[in-house]
Formats: sequence, C-alpha cells, structure tokens
Amino acid sequence: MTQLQDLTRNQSLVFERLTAHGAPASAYDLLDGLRDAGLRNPNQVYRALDKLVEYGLVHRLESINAFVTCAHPHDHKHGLIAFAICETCGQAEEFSDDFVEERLRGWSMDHAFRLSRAIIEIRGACKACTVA
Amino acid sequence: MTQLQDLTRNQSLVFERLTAHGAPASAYDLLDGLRDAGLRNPNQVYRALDKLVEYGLVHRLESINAFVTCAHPHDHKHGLIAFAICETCGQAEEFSDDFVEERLRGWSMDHAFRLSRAIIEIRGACKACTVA
DNA sequence: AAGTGAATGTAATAACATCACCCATCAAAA
DNA sequence: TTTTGATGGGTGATGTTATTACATTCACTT
Ligand SMILES: [Zn+2]
Ligand SMILES: [Zn+2]
Ligand SMILES: [Zn+2]
Ligand SMILES: [Zn+2]
Repeated sequence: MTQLQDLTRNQSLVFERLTAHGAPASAYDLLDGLRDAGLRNPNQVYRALDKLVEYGLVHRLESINAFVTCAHPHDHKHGLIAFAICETCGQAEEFSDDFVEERLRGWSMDHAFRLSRAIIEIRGACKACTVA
Repeated sequence: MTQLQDLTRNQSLVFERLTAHGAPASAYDLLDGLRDAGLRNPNQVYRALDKLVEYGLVHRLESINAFVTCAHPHDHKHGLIAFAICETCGQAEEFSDDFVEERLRGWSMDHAFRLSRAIIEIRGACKACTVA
C-alpha cells in the first residue's frame, strides 16, 4: 500500500489540492490552483494524477473528465466502485454494490469477456439539490 | 418514436456512416469519413449526434469519447444500458441487466438521489480477442 | 409576403490530454 | 568507481475532443 508520505512533491501538491477542493475537479482546475506552488504545465498534473489513480488515492470520473479523492483510501483493494454525480452542485458520492459487481462479473463470464475495470456513474440530482 | 426516414440530411449521413463503421467511432472519425459528403465542421457532426442520441438511435460511450449505434433501435424505451468495450479490438457490445438497474435505482431511492441516467461501461478484452 | 423555428455552414475558441525532449536524482549492477 | 536503468520533473509543442457565436437557408404558417 502506498502511503501518503511516499508521494512525491507534485503528487502531494495535486492530492492536497484535490482533497481541499472537496469535489471532483478537472486537471486544468487543479493546475490553476497550483500555479502559486510552481506548477505551470498540464503534464505535471496529469502525471501526478496518473500515479494517484494507480495508487487508488484518486478516481477518475469518466463522464465528466474529472478526478476525485477516494472516499475509502484505506481499503487496499476496492471491488468495482460506482459514483453518483450531481449535475446541479457537482458533488460526487462514491459507493459500491456487491450485487452490481456480481452481475457485471457474471455477464463477463457468460460472454467470455475478460473484465479489467468498470465505469459505473449515475447522473442526476443529489438530496441536497432536490429539497430546494 | 423517431423513424429513420425523419432524419435530416446531416443526421442521416452521420447515422449511416456510424452504422457502416460497425464499431464505436469518434465525432472526428465520422467527420473524416464525411468530407466527401460535404461536411467540413465538427459542429455539424456533433449536432447530428446530439439528435441521434436524443432519439435513442445512437449511444455515447463516455469512457472512450465515442459513439455507437443502438443495438436495439426498435425498443421505444430502454432502461439503463451497459456496454462491454474491448480495449483490444475497439468493439463494444450493448447489454442491459434488470438486476443492476434495480440496484442502482434502489441506491438512488435510499439516498434521495434523483437519477436521470446511468453510465455503465465495462472495459476489458472480448471473447474474440482472448482466444488468440 | 412576412414570420417562425429547425437545420445548416463556418470560423473561432475552449477544454481536455499527450508527446517529445532533455535534465536531475538515486540505487543497483558491473 | 563507473555505468546503467528507473523514476520524477520542467517545458514547449501538439493532438484530440467539444462548444460558442453568428450568419444563412429551408420548410412551413400566417
Ligand atoms: Zn475509492
Ligand atoms: Zn447536488
Ligand atoms: Zn440501445
Ligand atoms: Zn476484442
């Protein structure tokens, strides 16, 4: 397991910025917030994000081209994870469902599909945004 | 239900090109294939795709920024649909699973999340690509 | 004919992501 | 000690995906 203290300078900067942001952020948003810290090139951010995703500290939200910190960074291995993304406030909630995982793995088995990863993102309006 | 014969010229061109392609294609790939037909601007393709997606004739694959024709265009309403995307050959297979849908709708209910759509894309290697 | 809304044509720009190249550091191998 | 390889970093250029803005055309209605 990669610990936070093993992160390189740029990885730490990006991770801390994303954590502070508290919601999904694009690579360019992160870059904008890190100019003062000395970052000036998208590549610096993408490289850090690649590693953070590899370490499981950050997840990529494919349907909004954004990144978000893992809600359960202490789990060495998650199974398939899902996100509920609010189209009103931009927040995302990470969750997982063993039954969904089982069904997707089952479909893969049945169709001789060698599953490497799954993207499960539900879009809509979160509780906070629907009470209003 | 929108019938194929209701499509406008550009919509037909894009739909036919995508159908002929027989696999997911990016908007720019489609545009390249339609230069001879007179299309020259990405916007023309994106506008057509927007409508085709709205009509349910085409789906967007969020994790690969590509579009694919619906496998079941005669279903007036699909429920939540999923795709198995082969990272080797680029093919995508559309499927759906009522149990997965039920679980995602259940999670949404439980968390007061008003679900508008779901992105379910599994990535890996298809049967044809694993026998090799 | 004039008004309307949908579709289209087009240039420009925005947003997202990668490539190419070079340099620095550090540790293992020779 | 010197070499080598792996990893991280800085930077400019480029590639890819998507949208905005605005003018025009077309089919249809009044
Ligand atoms: Zn996580
Ligand atoms: Zn919300
Ligand atoms: Zn379909
Ligand atoms: Zn394949």
